Amino acid sequence: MSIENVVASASVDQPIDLSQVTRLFPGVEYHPEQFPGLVFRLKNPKTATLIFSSGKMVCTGAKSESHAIKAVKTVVEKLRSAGIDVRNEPRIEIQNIVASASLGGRVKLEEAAVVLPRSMYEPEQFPGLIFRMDEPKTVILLFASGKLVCTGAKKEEEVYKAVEKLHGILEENGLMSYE
Amino acid sequence: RLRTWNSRSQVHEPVDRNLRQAFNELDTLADKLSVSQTIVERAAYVYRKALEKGLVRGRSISGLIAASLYAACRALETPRTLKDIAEVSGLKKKDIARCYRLLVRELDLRMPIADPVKSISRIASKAGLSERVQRRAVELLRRASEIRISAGKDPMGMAAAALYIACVLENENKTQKEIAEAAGVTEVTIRNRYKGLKAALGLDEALAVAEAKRMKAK
DNA sequence: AGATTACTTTGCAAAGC
DNA sequence: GCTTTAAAAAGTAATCT
Repeated sequence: MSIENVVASASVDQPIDLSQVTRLFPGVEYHPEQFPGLVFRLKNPKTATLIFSSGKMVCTGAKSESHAIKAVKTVVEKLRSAGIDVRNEPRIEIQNIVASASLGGRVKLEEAAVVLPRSMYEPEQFPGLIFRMDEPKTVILLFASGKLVCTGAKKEEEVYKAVEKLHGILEENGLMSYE
Repeated sequence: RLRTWNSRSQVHEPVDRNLRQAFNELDTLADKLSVSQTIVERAAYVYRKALEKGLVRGRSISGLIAASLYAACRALETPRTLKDIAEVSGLKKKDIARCYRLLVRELDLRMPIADPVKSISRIASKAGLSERVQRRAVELLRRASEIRISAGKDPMGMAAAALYIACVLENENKTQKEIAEAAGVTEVTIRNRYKGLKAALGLDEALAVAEAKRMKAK
């Protein structure tokens, strides 16, 4: 199983002059008519951080919680070394974790769609079955190959629990076939 | 068609105003799609439920009506695709699909899984295919569902490929392009499903012989 | 007929229309 | 509701060689 993307929100509780950031960093993207956030890309960790004039930020693309935190801190350091006084350390919160995994066998998708409550399977619209799990509160996109995408978790632990729980449900109902 | 429902509505309630506009749009779409009165009534029922649950607030009536009609077609297993409804409504397929998923989620609609077999006769009549070819295609699809090779694939793509294979096996000369157009999928999709069905159903020899015969005739 | 690129779905925050 | 960002799954589609 691997974590593919982590979304984190952050705030330095202090306004930031985005025009100044644009002047100091020629590589950033900022089109206020289109979107109020400035896009600040980092090579490592490879991420994209949206910076708003309120001092709030959104970091996406990290491969782990720690990488997301490291990325936000790096962005703040870069702003400081370029001459922008950012007094506070950023308050960082993980908002969403996207992971992919494989159950190791094929899934009987049509049968699973009948058995799993609150699931949607519409192959005309998307090849995966969409399963909304209550606890942990996550959404899993399940494919016939046994591979899946889990999203909506705020802790890495929730991803493991959700995937194990789904695997258990599928096993109990004879919806898996190995080899 | 829904005149009776409309006349039953009282002018003063805004809910009735909404319903009248909605049902007028529903009638227009239903006529263009040539669906039965039963479908229209089911769609109207779904839309009323959506209104009661407040799902119409802040959303376009047209999108929800189109989605209700699609839901009714799906519920009664009448083959109409999102693409069909997008064409007659002038709305984007993506928007109708989003409204449809909202309806299914919020109203807890239990939808039957889309069955490619139900689309066979509609595609066949558009492409002008024989009854024999249709029966062959249905049998191929039945075998395909038993071994679960249809999982995750577009039902229309499966149906179109099954019809194409049936044409080859029954020596009915129809091109992939003609069947692709009738089904609303691309030739590439038919080719991909063709490969999958051929391999999974062990049709290699039968198709090789039939294809050779086809080349000779041409 | 491939190969490539792009789009479908899911989750989430940010500020403003 | 929309706008932007990121990433995976597997399917379909458009375009180019």
